[in-house]
Amino acid sequence: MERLKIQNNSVTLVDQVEDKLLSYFREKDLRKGDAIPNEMELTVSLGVSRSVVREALSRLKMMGIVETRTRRGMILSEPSLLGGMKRVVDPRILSEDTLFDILGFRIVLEIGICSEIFRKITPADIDSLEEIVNVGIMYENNEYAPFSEFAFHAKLYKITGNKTIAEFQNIIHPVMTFVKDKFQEFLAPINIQLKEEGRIVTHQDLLQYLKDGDEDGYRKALEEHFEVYRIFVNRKNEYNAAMKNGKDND
Amino acid sequence: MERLKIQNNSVTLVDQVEDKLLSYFREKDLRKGDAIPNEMELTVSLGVSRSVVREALSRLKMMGIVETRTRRGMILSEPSLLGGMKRVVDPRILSEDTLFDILGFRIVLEIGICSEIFRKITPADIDSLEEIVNVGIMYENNEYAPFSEFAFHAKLYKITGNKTIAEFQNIIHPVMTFVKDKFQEFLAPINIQLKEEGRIVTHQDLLQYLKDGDEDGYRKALEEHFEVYRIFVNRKNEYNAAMKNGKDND
DNA sequence: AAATATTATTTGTCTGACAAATTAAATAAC
DNA sequence: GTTATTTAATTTGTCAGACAAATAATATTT
Repeated sequence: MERLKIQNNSVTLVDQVEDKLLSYFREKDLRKGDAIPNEMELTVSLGVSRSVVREALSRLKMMGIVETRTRRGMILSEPSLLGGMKRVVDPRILSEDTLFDILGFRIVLEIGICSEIFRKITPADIDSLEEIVNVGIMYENNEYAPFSEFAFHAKLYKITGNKTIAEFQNIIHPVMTFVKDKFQEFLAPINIQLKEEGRIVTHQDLLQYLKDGDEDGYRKALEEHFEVYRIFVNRKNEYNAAMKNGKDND
Repeated sequence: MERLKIQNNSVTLVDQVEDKLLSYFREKDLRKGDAIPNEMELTVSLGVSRSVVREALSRLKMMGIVETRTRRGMILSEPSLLGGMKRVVDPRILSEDTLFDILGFRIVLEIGICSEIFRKITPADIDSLEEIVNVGIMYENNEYAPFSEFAFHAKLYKITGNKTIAEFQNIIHPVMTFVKDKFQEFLAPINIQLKEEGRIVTHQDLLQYLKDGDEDGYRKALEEHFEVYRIFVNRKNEYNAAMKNGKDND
């Protein structure tokens, strides 16, 4: 009874309850592991039906904010910062703009961790990287076997000791392979061009800078290592603009 | 009828349906704006009850993957990469470790965009930053009025032109203010110490490097600007370790 | 032919029910 | 009296059916 009719503008009861639950957790200063009221209690105290409460809870469960053990009730758990991203990062449902943003994000991140790497890298890390580089066959023109490509950069992120950054790298990795695959025709000529100009920076080159402890050299080399993507994004944007002008209505 | 009893290990029907829906969208190669079957059709074709379908859909709605207009049915929409993060980034429910990871993430990001900034910055951007710096009163010891602090760094992210990075900055901003607030007692003495050593880098200093086009100088200054947080995290970790040894059972 | 009224469809919400699991309590066995 | 077994109670997970509200599609009236 007393059905709320506030849902004028697509703000549903479920949305409201989701908010209210989060506010409630904050208000009560509940921490990880603390129990929260069961569904019936929430139903009563929020004045909505169980299905609405369940839908809202379902969302929070997906995000890893609440956890439920049958019969023992529900508890708060610590959500993974990036957990929600996992489901969304499907290159097929992301727009080209966002894909390129992610590409840029990744490059920025890897350049940003330079100083952190040089601060924390150990001889064991160097050995580990060396091994990865050795088993990694470079196919041709700046393209590595997918595994070694991933392993090399993943190792770099790991050296920082920042789990969130490492996890982020894991999540956006599918985007990288998707872009490489889908835009092969754009990337290949750029790599050839860079090769002709002698501007290809290999993993081996990067490793050498790490061995030498040459941070500035490493950073510059890394920028060059990613140059192919910078050129690609610029070229693709020009290409898209040209296509748009060509057939104006699409 | 024929209730699936596969939910042995806390994998509920809703979880399965959520997965199936995402697979279905991929399989059918549905894009942004495409219509998806209505609830009853999904109910029938998935062989589950409407409530299960609704809970799964509710999750996808929250993530911005599907959108619903009453009566017109549901359509696929492009999710924001970071949309899911917004709900999770409540400093109160994140562990200290994750908070520090985010702190590190932010620093890495801001250092990583250096070269991008110098590549794209315009005289208008300089003017804009100058204005922000001028209205920004530095309280004392490396601490700015919250607004100018945010505005200055937000502007830097904006210059990159990468919307995803800018959005990310927006989302983690609450974490920054929370950390500053909560760990005031740890941060204050560090800032005082840095000041005595003449190592405080102000926004004004950073701006000068931008004006001069001195990228390396800017990067080094920025690292110094964030030094307080590096020292803080190290010191806090030592403190926590000491506390843990002090009273072993907690 | 245009404006209005009706109908049908679809999401949002409510209510009530049962299953499964598991903890808590009660009973039986030693 | 203590331990093992059985029973009961609780809570989440799922199903089923109903109605409201909004709106697109259709039919009706002017």
